Amino acid sequence: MHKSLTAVNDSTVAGLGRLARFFGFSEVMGRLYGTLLMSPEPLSLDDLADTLRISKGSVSMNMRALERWGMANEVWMRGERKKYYQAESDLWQVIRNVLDSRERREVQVALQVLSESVEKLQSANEKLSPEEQELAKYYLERIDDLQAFFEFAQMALETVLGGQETLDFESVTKIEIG
Amino acid sequence: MHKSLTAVNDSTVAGLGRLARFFGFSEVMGRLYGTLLMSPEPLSLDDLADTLRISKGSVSMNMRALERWGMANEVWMRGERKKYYQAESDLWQVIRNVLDSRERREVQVALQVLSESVEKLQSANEKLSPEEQELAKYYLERIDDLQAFFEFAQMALETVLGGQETLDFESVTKIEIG
DNA sequence: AGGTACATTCAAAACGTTCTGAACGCAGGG
DNA sequence: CCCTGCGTTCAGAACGTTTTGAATGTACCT
Repeated sequence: MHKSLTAVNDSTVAGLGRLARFFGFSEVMGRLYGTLLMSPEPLSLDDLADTLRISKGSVSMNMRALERWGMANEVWMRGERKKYYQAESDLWQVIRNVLDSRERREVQVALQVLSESVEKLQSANEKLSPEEQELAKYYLERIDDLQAFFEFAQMALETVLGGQETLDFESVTKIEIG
Repeated sequence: MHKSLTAVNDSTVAGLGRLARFFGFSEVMGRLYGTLLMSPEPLSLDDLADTLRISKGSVSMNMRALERWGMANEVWMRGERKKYYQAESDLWQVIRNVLDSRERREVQVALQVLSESVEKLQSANEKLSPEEQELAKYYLERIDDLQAFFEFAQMALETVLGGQETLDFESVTKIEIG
């Protein structure tokens, strides 16, 4: 195969490994995803282990993780006993899967904890000494900032997630904050 | 100190530790930031090491990191030889620092690599066999998707970064994609 | 200059995460 | 009913990251 093709494949796979790390996944997951994405044909576990020079055990576990995240799908090849996988090539779908099942929860938990804190401070207020009341007031200000931040994050997430069913990268022309 | 105050402090510090991890920083950085944020008074390295039960060495290094990220500032206390720190409490400022000096670069590098890949494929095209040309075409499609994704990310970043000087969480009322 | 109080550095240790490879399980074929 | 080919599992190894604490650096005071 011509070296330009190999080079492009390699840098894309490496880049997706980076991206995976960045999003808190293992690098191997990203590389597996990249390898599948750059293959017109579905690949078997052995193909993947071979290409990336990693153990079959690792491929097996990481592929199941990719499947759970909706980043790869199993493909049944008739007459074959092997499992074949292909990458979910709709990147929007991938992003939505991740944002929806991970970031969303994270933000909701944070907001939950923060509002519990507010309640705790308010209901304790009468039992506090004057200095403690001052500190409580200070805490409430800080918590307010944090709440505003997480509410912003929540809104941004829900804009991406909740909106259009088939949101298309190409059609996105502006994001407006005001 | 009343237990409600302690509880709120602890869960906020823990939460900011989580958040830090999430953003790819060390958990200790997040906890240090949280501890400072929840303290009306600036704190010394010893105060911090004491409060979080970690070594002074770790506090020293992590605080310098926080400083570099613009998440904490040194405060000169007259008559004191110790270094005192306070958290940068403008969360927007913190977010902007991080997005600007880290995510931005990340996205730019990715776009750079992708467009180099496109060039490589285009200039190699005439030297490729018919099958290789087909693969190259396939690669270009995949790369196109990735480019669209990173361009979207770039745009989103620049909307947050480039816009208002003093963007205020409270005033953010809508993000529109269309 | 010596002493004190602090901050910083860094090698070694502790720790957590990821990978490997051998063992196992399972299904289909002969 | 055993054999073969494949996928899965998991204990231990390898690896990377973070923490510690002792050594070192630095500034101020007397």
